[in-house]
Amino acid sequence: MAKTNKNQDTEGQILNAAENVFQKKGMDGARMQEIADEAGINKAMLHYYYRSKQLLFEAVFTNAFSLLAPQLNKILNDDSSIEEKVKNFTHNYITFIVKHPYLPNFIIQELNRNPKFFEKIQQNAAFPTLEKFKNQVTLEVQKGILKPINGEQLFVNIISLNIFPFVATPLIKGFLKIDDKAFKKMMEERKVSVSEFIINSIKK
Amino acid sequence: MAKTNKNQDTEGQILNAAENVFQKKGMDGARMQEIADEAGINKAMLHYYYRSKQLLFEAVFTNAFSLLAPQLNKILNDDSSIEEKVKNFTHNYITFIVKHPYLPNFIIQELNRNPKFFEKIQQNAAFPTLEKFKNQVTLEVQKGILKPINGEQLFVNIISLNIFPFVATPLIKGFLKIDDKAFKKMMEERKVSVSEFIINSIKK
DNA sequence: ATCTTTGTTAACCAAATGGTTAAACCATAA
DNA sequence: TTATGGTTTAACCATTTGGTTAACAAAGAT
Repeated sequence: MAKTNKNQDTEGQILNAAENVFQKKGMDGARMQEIADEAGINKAMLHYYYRSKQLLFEAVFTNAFSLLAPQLNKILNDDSSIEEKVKNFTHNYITFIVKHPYLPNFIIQELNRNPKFFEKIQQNAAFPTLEKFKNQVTLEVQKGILKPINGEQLFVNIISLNIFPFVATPLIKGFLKIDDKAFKKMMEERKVSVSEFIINSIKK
Repeated sequence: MAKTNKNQDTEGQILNAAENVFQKKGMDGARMQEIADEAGINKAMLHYYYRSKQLLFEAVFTNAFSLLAPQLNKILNDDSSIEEKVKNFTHNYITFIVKHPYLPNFIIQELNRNPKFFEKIQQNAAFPTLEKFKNQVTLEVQKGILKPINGEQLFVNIISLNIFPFVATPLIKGFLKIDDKAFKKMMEERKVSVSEFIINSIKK
C-alpha cells in the first residue's frame, strides 16, 4: 500500500490543497489559512514545507503549466498533417480541460498579474515552440493543400477557439442562458464542431 | 469651462482611479490606498463617496460592462447579413479593445470570481440577447447562404476569436516570442484576417 | 457677519493575514 | 531505554488593510 512517509504525504496534501485554492481564487484571493484547512493541517506546516506563500504559489503554477504544455506540444511538434493536428488537438484539448476546468483561467490570470512568470516556465524543458508548426503551414500552403494563411494567426485562432470558452465560462453561460449541464454538452459538441470550423476555413 | 463642482470633480477622479487600479489588479489585488493615491486624494474620500470597497468596485464593474455591451449588441441586433455583421463586429471590436486593453480580462476575471455579478448586469437595459442572431443564422442556412452551422456555436466562435488574444496577451506574446509592437501589429491584421477566417468557414 | 451644509483631512481602530517560535510529538537508531 | 532527528501544533507577532471619526475648511444661505 505505497510508502506513506508522513513527509511525502503531507507535502503532497499541501500541494493538492494549494492547487484547489489558488486555482479558484488566484494568488491575491487565496488565504494561507484556507489552504491549511483544506489540507487538514496546521498553517505553520505550509511554511515548514514551502517557506512562503509566494514559493507555494510558484510550485502550484509551474505544476499547472507543465500539465498544459504537453497538450500544446502535440499540435506543434508531431509529424501529422495540419488537418490531423487540428482534429487531434481540438478533441484532446477539450477532453483534457473538461477534467481540469480551472487550469486555463488560472494560468492566464496569473500571467497577466505578473508577466515575468513566463520567463520562469520558459526554462521548462517541455516548453512549446512554434517554429515547426509555422514551417509546416507555409509548406502546405505552397503545396496547395491549404488556402493562404499566416501560421501565427492560425495558431492564435486554434487556441482561441479551444481555450476561450473555458476561460469565459460564466460569460458564455450568461449570454446563452444555459446551465452547467447544457454548457458541458456544448463543449462536448465542440470537440468536433471546432475542428470542422477550422478545417472548413483553411482547407482548399 | 464646464461646471467644476468640487463634488462632481472628485467623484469622477475617484471613479477614474478606481477603474485603473481595479482593472489592472482585480478586486482582490486592488488596495483602497492605491486608488486614493492615484486619484490624489485622501483615502477617507473613497468611503465618503462610495461607502465601501465593494460598492466602488461594483460601480467600476457595471461601468466597464456598459462599455462592452453596445459592441456586442451591434452583432446581435442590427439588420445586416451575417457576413456583414462578422466583418463589422470584428473590425469594430478589435479597434475598440485596442483602446481599452484591460477591459475584457477584467470582466471575465471578476465574473469568474463571482458569477452572481451576471445577474446584476443582466438588469441593464442594453443587455445583449441572442435570439435574433440565432434566428438569422438558421434562416441564412435554410436559404443556402451559409453552410449548416449552429448559431450558438458560431457566436461562441466569433467572440472567442475576437476576445481571446486580448485576454491571454502575455501567453500569446510568450509563445510567439513577439514584443508589444509586433503584438499590436498582429491585432491590427486580425481586424480583417479574423473575419476572413470566419467567413471562409461558414459561407457556401 | 454668522450659521449650516458639504467636502476634506489626519489620526485612529479592529480585524485579517503572512509568517515565526518554542514546545511537544513520535518514529527510529544506538 | 534513551538520545536524536524530523514533524506538528498552539500561541504569538508585526504589518497591512478596510473602514471610522472628529476636527477643520469652504462656500452658500440667512
